[in-house]
Amino acid sequence: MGQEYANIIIDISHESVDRTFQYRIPEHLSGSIHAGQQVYIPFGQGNRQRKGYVVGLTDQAEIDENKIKDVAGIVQGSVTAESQLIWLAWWMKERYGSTMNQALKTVLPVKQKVKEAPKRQLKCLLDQEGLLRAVEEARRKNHKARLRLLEAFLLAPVIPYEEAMNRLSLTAAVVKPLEEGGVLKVEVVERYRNPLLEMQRLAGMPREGTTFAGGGTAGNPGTFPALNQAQQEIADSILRDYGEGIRRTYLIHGITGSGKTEVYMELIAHVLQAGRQVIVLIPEISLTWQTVMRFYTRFGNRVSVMNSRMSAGERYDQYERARTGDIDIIIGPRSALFAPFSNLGLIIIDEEHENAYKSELSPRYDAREAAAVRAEANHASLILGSATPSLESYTKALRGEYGLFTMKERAKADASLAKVEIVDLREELRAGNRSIFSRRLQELMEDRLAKKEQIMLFINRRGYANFVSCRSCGEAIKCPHCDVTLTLHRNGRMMCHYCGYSMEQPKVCPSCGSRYIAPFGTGTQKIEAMAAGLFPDAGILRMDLDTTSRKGGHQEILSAFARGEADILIGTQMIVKGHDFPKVTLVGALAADLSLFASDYRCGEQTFALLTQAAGRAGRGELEGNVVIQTYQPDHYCIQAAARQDYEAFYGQETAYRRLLGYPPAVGLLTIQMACPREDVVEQAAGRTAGWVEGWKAGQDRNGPGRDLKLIGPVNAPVYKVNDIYRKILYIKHENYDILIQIRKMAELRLKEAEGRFGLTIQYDLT
DNA sequence: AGCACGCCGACT
DNA sequence: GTCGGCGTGCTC
Repeated sequence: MGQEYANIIIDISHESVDRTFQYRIPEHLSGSIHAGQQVYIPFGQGNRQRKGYVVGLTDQAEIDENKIKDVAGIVQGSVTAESQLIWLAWWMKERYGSTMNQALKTVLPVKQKVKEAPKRQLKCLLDQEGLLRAVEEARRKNHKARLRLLEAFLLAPVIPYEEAMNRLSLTAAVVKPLEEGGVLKVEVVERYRNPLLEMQRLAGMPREGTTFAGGGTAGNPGTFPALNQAQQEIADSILRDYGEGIRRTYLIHGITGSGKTEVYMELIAHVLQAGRQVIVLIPEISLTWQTVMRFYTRFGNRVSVMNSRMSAGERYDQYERARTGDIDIIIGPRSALFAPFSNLGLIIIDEEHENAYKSELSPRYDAREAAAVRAEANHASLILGSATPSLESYTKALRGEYGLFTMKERAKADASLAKVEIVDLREELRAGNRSIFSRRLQELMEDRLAKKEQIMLFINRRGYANFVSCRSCGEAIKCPHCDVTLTLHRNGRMMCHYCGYSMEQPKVCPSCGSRYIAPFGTGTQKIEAMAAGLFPDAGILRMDLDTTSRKGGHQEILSAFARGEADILIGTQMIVKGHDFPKVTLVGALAADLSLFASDYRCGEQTFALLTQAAGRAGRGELEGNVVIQTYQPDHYCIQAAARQDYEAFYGQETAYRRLLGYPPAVGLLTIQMACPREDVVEQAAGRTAGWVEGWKAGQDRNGPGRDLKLIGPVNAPVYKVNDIYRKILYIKHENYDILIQIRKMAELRLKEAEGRFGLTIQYDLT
């Protein structure tokens, strides 16, 4: 296929040219032009040469062929951050099956007006007298636009550029002659929002004594505590590779409290010294004041922090600082991976096993994969760190694809591992204890409250099973728009956590009219109420969707708890992830099974990770810790392994299980989800796609790739109906990844037409 | 962004 | 008439 044309975005940051233009690829350049390539192109009057970025190749002319000009040449020399990112977008489009447009949007920060932080401003150069004379002259000559500006100068000698353009409705045509005439100057101001101050405010920290202006404390490695032997060995080993020019992926498997962060810091310091930049990805949930503070203390204002609650403008600021070289470390959630560093040396992904690294939006990229690709393209190293590595990563590490390091000891000599106990809830019931707290847990809680130590209680899912059901007919009260039961909140209203629908709790059963309806199950609110009943003098904090929906709600609650303002913290998994509370000596997992039987093949992995993390919360200070895991499945391998904090045992069992049932990483899995407000449409689309895949399989050679393909479904999605939209899923398994990519591409082609016709949407996910 | 085009009031 | 300010539209 002859790819004669290149779609190119011009290197001008202005909305009116923020789209692609087509250029012909001349014979002598064909082959050397690819996505991300920076090229020279003639643009505008007089065919002025400008720089542009190739975002895609095509053989289809979208406009009159005669209007298309030739690409003038290739920009030689250093590869810019933009071209790297555009290339990455192209890779994401191929890998995850999105449009180039969507891929570009995720990779390039939105170029939008940043109102709060003007980048340029107009400064008046005239004194008061001269200005008055100029105003008079403009009035006399009836220069209306000029007059508007000069009068504005009377009020303020400096005017933000955007304001001048919008509010005073001026154009460059007005400003330019005035600038040439020496009336004003266009100044560039670098003023960024400071995310540190924002976090300080949210965490309720004092502002005094924590300013970092003026270079910070970076470049003074002598003042930092030395690494212990385990940490030093890992750092040395990776740095030895780095020094020899070896770039690869490493997995650091280190138990909670083993001090992975110190290793990261050591590596970062060296990479910075070599003049290269660093990206640190952390799951949103562990982006705490403490974490951020450690980075600021060590690297000063060379660090920037991003979080997903930042506005587009705030985030744009941070990307901009990365581009201009104002910072060289960026810490943030998965989107921080796209920081436009041009000389990237290291990417770190902490808590590598977290789900948050997979995007839910198209392109549904996996930040770990994308990071590996970016790292390789930038000649950077990639470090994955976790106490409970994902099966995929650990498998690759065992195979030798990744360098593997293990840290089995806690960094602080006096901090020992917590004592973990499993409580069999069936026994409790037999003994007549119907409370959600087992006898052992109650006993320990009393003890800790008496000692003025802190307690964390967690339940795996928000509002889980806190539904209302009828004792006569057994029906639960469901959301009219989704396939889930409504959750009862303490204010007496019933809420749908999928679509937000809410209603008053009914007095009689909507199905049979019985008056015997009652709440069922256990949610965070109910736990709070019961804990308050048992321990009326204890201070209790609850953290769930209700209490954290405000901006910064997380931080406020966690900080309050860290300051000792409560004895007990109750919440969902969010409370056990990545927070350090030295005074917590008891952690209770109230219903460990809840996440064990979710309809996802990864639920065992998630449960293990969750329980292990929870166990890691207790006893991080000098005080010894206890962990109580309450379960109906005390013999389940996930729970057993978590109680012993034995990752290897869990890994062995879980991989065997995946191999047996044919799940990743044993095989590749392509998931096709179809959704439509019309049930008959999804049904038909899913059925036809399944039929087509079967047909493809049958049409293959007897010994060809079709033989090992397995098709499951179509089945209803775990929650079939959400917001009145029906969802069906097709699973396709194959050991060969490339075959699945091929099938996805074929499916895309076939379904493209049907898509959108009745509001049918299709999502692909390849693991 | 940066340039041309064309409208419109002002002045030799 | 024509000069210059200034708003608009377009660039593959």
